[in-house]
Amino acid sequence: MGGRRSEGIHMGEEGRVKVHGWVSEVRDLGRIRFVVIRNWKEKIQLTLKRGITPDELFELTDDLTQESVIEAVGEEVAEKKAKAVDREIVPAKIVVHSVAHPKLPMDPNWKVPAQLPTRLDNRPLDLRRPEVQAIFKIEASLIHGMEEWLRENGFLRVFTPAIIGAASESGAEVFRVQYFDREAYLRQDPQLHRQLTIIGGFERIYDLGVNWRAELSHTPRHLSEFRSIAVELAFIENEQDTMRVEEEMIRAGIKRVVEERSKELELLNVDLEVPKTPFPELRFPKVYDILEEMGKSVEYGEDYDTESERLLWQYVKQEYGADFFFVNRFPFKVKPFYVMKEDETWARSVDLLYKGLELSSGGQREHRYDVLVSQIREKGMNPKSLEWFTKFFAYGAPPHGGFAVGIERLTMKMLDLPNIKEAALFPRDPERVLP
RNA sequence: GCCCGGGUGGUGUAGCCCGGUUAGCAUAGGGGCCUGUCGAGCCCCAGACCCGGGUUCAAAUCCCGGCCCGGGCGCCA
Repeated sequence: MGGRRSEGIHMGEEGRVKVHGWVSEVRDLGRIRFVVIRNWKEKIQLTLKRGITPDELFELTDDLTQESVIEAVGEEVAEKKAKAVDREIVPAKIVVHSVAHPKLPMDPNWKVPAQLPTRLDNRPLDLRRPEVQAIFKIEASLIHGMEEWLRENGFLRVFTPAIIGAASESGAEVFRVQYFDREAYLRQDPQLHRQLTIIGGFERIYDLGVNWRAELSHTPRHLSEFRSIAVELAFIENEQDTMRVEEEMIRAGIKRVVEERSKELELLNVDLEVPKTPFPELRFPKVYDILEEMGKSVEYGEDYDTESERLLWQYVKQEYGADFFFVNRFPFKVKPFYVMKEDETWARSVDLLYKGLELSSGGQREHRYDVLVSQIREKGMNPKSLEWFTKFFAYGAPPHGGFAVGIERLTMKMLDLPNIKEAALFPRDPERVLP
């Protein structure tokens, strides 16, 4: 390990280029030596020739190991002979910043692929792989595109709290945290504070942030910590207004990915198309009939399961050629207290599914104080415990709605990744909190 | 949480059913040869059966328990 101190490199003569990176390979042929380095933009080959290159550069690179970090200054070869790299350079000076331990816990050059747990145990080395970096470059473009659309359409970015004093929201298990001398919780969703911000007079907002779920889920599509882009808007007619925002936001995100990440998509072998809007919408109770026709029986008035989600995708794929689709008018009994009812049984509650996986929940919220409190009672909850939230609805609340899209899930499905952990830099699951 | 499958050098695997040579291969590592390699090549070296118990003359292999990992379901986005 350790490194060699140096004064760094200063550009001297004209026509010289300065490069840096992690050593991907040293190929020593005796009187010629190739050092291939990689950084997050390109691969570069340094070519050292005995008799031409100063001997000190050979000495310096004698015990250069894979994944060591170097900088070099040299002459770029105009017509490079090296095939598998972007540039070829004849170095005049090399600085070794850090010599990597010769025995690596995994191979970032992927000659021998490692399994996911090994990769995650050694994530910083895994992240050096161009294929892995591509995922996060794409994810960044996706978020950029979605945020850009939201800003252009009058949405303001806000930050709602991550630590909350009362467990509530969805039915998901919460992480408890010691908050001075009492107990508090990590948010499962920025939902309730988004609504309170709307009541605070901010008519179009979004919160891009972290959510935590303490569920013991062992699946390729769950994380204990995940990020969402959560949107809320006021003065809507009905849930359709939230759906139009959601589909255009997603469309804009994917459009940006397609426009500026073609190289990364190619590297991942993904053929991505910008989805057409509006997305198809399926509604309860018709969903039961569709499932029935596909040989799946779900009891009337009940929620559907994971298999149903995949069957419904198959259905919309056939009928509309779509991968994104909404499911609307869920039974009120399977949704949280704050959703707006359409009638006694069904709610203006909308899920967005992508390739058979739930990406978001949303729809119109109940803004009428009396109705909200009666719905809390209907759910068998104590209105007192939610007073911190509901009382502000008594002082003027506009009709509003929104949704929260899981970012890792969207990335995972967009790139057909086999596991959601691939879409998180340092994923957290029930077993893993390190590194 | 329930069910199923798996744990062999640093990494990735073969062997396990049907118990018995020195546990095979690839890659990374160490040494050597080579002036255009590009998954460089060739020669040599070193390196492993998850833990505990049981069955047996003999266990990587069969049985039991534990730990860890993956998948399906549930929970959930």
